[in-house]
Amino acid sequence: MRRKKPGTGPAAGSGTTGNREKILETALRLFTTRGFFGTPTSLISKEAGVATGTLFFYFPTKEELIDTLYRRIKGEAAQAMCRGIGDEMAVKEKLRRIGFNAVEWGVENPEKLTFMEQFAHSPFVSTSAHEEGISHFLFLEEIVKDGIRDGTIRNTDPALLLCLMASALSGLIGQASAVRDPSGRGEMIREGLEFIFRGMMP
Amino acid sequence: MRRKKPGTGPAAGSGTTGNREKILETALRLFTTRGFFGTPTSLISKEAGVATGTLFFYFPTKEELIDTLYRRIKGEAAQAMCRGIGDEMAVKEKLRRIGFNAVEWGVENPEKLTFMEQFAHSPFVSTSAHEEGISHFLFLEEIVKDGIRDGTIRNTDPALLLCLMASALSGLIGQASAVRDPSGRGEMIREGLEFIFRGMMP
Amino acid sequence: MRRKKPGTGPAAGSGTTGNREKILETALRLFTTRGFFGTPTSLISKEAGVATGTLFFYFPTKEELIDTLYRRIKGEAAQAMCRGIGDEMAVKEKLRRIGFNAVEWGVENPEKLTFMEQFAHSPFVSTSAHEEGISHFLFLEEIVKDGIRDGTIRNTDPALLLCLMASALSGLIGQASAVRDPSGRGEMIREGLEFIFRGMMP
Amino acid sequence: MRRKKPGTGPAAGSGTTGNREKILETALRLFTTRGFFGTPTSLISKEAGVATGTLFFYFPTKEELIDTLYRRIKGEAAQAMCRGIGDEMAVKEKLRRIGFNAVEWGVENPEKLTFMEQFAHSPFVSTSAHEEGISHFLFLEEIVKDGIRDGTIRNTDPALLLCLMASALSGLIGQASAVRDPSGRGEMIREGLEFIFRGMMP
DNA sequence: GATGAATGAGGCTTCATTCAT
DNA sequence: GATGAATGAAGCCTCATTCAT
Repeated sequence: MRRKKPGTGPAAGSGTTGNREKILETALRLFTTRGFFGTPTSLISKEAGVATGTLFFYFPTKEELIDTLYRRIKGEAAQAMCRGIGDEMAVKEKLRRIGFNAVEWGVENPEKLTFMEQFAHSPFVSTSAHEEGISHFLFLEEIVKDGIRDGTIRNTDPALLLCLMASALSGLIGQASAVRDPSGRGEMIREGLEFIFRGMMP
Repeated sequence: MRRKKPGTGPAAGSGTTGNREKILETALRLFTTRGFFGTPTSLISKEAGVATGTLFFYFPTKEELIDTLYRRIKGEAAQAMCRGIGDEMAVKEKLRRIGFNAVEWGVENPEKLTFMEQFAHSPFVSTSAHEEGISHFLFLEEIVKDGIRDGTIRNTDPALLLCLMASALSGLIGQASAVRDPSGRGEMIREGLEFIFRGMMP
Repeated sequence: MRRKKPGTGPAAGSGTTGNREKILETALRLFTTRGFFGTPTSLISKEAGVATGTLFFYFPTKEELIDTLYRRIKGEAAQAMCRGIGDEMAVKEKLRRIGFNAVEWGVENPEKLTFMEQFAHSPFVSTSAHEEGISHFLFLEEIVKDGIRDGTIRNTDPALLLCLMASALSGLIGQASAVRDPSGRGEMIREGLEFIFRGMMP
Repeated sequence: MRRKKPGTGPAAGSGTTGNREKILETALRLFTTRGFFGTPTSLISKEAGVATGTLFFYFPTKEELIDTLYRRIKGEAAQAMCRGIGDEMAVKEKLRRIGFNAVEWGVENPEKLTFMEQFAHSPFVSTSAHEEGISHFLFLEEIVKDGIRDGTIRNTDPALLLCLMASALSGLIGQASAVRDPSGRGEMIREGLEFIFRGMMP
C-alpha cells in the first residue's frame, strides 16, 4: 500500500561515526537519570543523534541495550577495583587498595555507579548478565577468606562481611561525591575506610 | 430501555470502606515487585478488587498514591526505630537499641523496606514527601552528636557516620532476611551490629 | 512524567451504542477488501468511529478480533445451510436444499463469504477457531455417507466429494454474484447445481 | 584510516549471477508460507543469502518482485496445461488431457499453485500482471465453445462451466496432494475428473 | 461512593528503501 | 554488481485518566 519513499540512506554528513557508542553513552546517562521505563527509546535515539531505527539495528530490544550496558559497566568496575593488586601483597594491603580503588572509581564515574546500583536487582537486566556481573567480583571472597585464615580479619561469615563492606563503600562514595574540595574529600574517604576496616578487624 | 448498566453501585459485600486500605496494600506489593512504571493503575485496582474509577476517587493521581505510601511507610519506619528509646539512656545503649529495631523492622517488613530503598531517590515521589521523610530521622543526628561530645563515638563528620551506619544496616538486613533459621539469623544480626559499632567507636 | 489529561471519558453523544458490533462490522469489511496485514487496527477504529483504545478494550489483540469474526461467520454460514432441512427428507432433497441455501447465503453475504474463503487456511485465525469452524460442517459428511449407502450418490471417497462440492459451490457463487438480473441468476444457479449433482450421482 | 568497510564487493563464491534466481525462489517459498505482508524483504534477502541492497537492485520494489513471480508462474502453469494438446484431438480428449495436466502440475508444484491461488485476486499484484495471466488461459474458452457446438458439452454458459471446472480442479488437487500413495492418488484423480466431466456432459 | 466503558497520546518495534563505499 | 548501516513513517498495543450512570 505504501509506495516508495522510506530510507534516506546514511545521513548526509554521518562520516564514520561510532553510532553504537553514542547510543550506549546516551542510554547510560538517561537510564540513570530517569530509570528504565522513564526513558523512551525514542528519547535515547534523539539525544544520541540517530534515527529510531538505528538504535534497533544495534540493539534488537530495549532490554538488550540495558544488558549490554550492564555487562560492560560491571566488568569495568571490577577491573578498576583490581588495579594495583598483586599476589604478594598482604590481605590488609589488598583490602585497603581495593577500598581506595572502589571509592575513586565511584567518585569519578558517578553515572556508572548509579547505574550499577539501580539495576543490580532489576528484572530488566537478564539473569545471565547478572550472573556474569557477579562472577567478576568473586575474587573478593577469596581475599576475605585468606584474611580470616591468617587472622587479619575477624572470623565471621565472609558473605556478610563482603556485603557490609560493599554497602558501606556505596554509602561512602555517595557522601564523598558531594564534597567538591579535594582535601576534604580525601579526609572523608580515609575516615570512611577506617570505619570499614575497624568493622572487619578482630 | 437502556442497554448498558455501568455503575452497579457498591459491590454487594464490600464492607464499609476497606477500599482505600486495600488499594494501598496492593499498590505496595506491586510497586515493590514491578516498579512504578511497571505497575499500571489498572492492575492495582484489579488486584485490589475495585473498579478503575475507585482508585482515582481516593488518589487523584498515580503520583499521589505513591506519595501517600511513601509518607506512611517512612513514618512507620521512623517510629519503629525509636521503640524503647528513652532520654535517660546512654548513647551507646540508644544506638544498640536503634540498630536492633532497624534490623528487626526491616526483616519483618521486607516489602516496606524495599519500597523505601527503591523510591528513596525517585522522581515519582514528590519533593515534599521526601522532605517529610527525612525529617523523621533527624533525631539520629542528635544522638550521634551527643556520642561524639561524650566520647562514645569517634570524632568524625556525623553525616558520614550516619550514612555509613544506614548503608551497612541496609546491607545487614538483606543478608539476615535470607537466613530462615532464627538463631542463625540472631547471630548474624549480632555480628553485623558489631561491625557497625566498631566502626563508629574511637 | 506525564501530568494529567488523558481520558476524555465516554464520547459526548455516544449514547448507548454497540461499539463492539460497529467494530466487528467494520473489521469484516476492511479485512475482506484489504487483508489482515493490509488493514491497520487504527483504520478499523477510525472507520468504526471509536478510539484506538476502544478496539483493544473489546479485543485484546488484532488476532482475537479476527478470530471472533471467523467463529461468528462460520457459525452463521453453517446455520444458513441447514435451513429447511428435516430428518425425514431424502438425501437428494437435502443436498439440493443445502446447495440452494449455500448459494443464496453466499450471494447475499459476499463479504462474509470472501472472509471465510480468505481466512479458511490463514495462520491469523487460531487453530481452535478453525476447529470450531470445521465442526459446524461435519453433518454434511453424514449426509453424503447416507447417500452412498442408499445408492443416491456414487460410491466415492466422501471427503473428496464434499471438497469438490464445496469448491464448485464457491465458484458458482462467484459467477452468480456477478449476474444482477434475478432470473438470469436463477438460471445460472440451477445450472451450477446441476453440474454438481451430475458429478455426484451414480 | 576508515573504520567501517561497507560493500565488501561480490561474496567470495557467489557464482556469476544466480542472485536474481535465488531471490525469486526464496520469495516464492516465503510468500506462500507467510503471505505478502508477512514476509519482509529483509527476510527474503537473508534467506536467499544476499544483501538487502541486492534485492532492490533486481527488483526496485517489493511489488515488482511479486509481480515478476506472478507472471512467471502463471505462464508456466498455462504452458503445463497445454502439454500434449494437438489441434486434431477431439474436445473430450483435449479436456481430459488438460485436466490431467492441471492436476499433475498442481500436485508437483504445490508452492506455485498456492501462490497463484493466494494472489489471484490480490491488490499487491498489478492489474497488468493479472491481465497477462488471464490471457494465457483464454484458449480454454475456445475449447469449451467447440465442445458445445459439437454436442460434447452440455449447452451452458461457457464462463460458468470454466469456472466450475477450475474450482473443482483446485479442490481436487488439494485432496490429491494429501494422498501420498501413488496408486491411491491416481484413483482419486480419476474420480475427481470423472466428477467434473459428468458435470459438463449433456 | 462505586462502576467500567471510553479516550488518545505515547511506547516499542518493524520494515521498505537508499546510498556511500 | 554487491554490501549493509542508516532512515523514519507506521503498526500494534498500553495506560492514566474521565464521566455518565
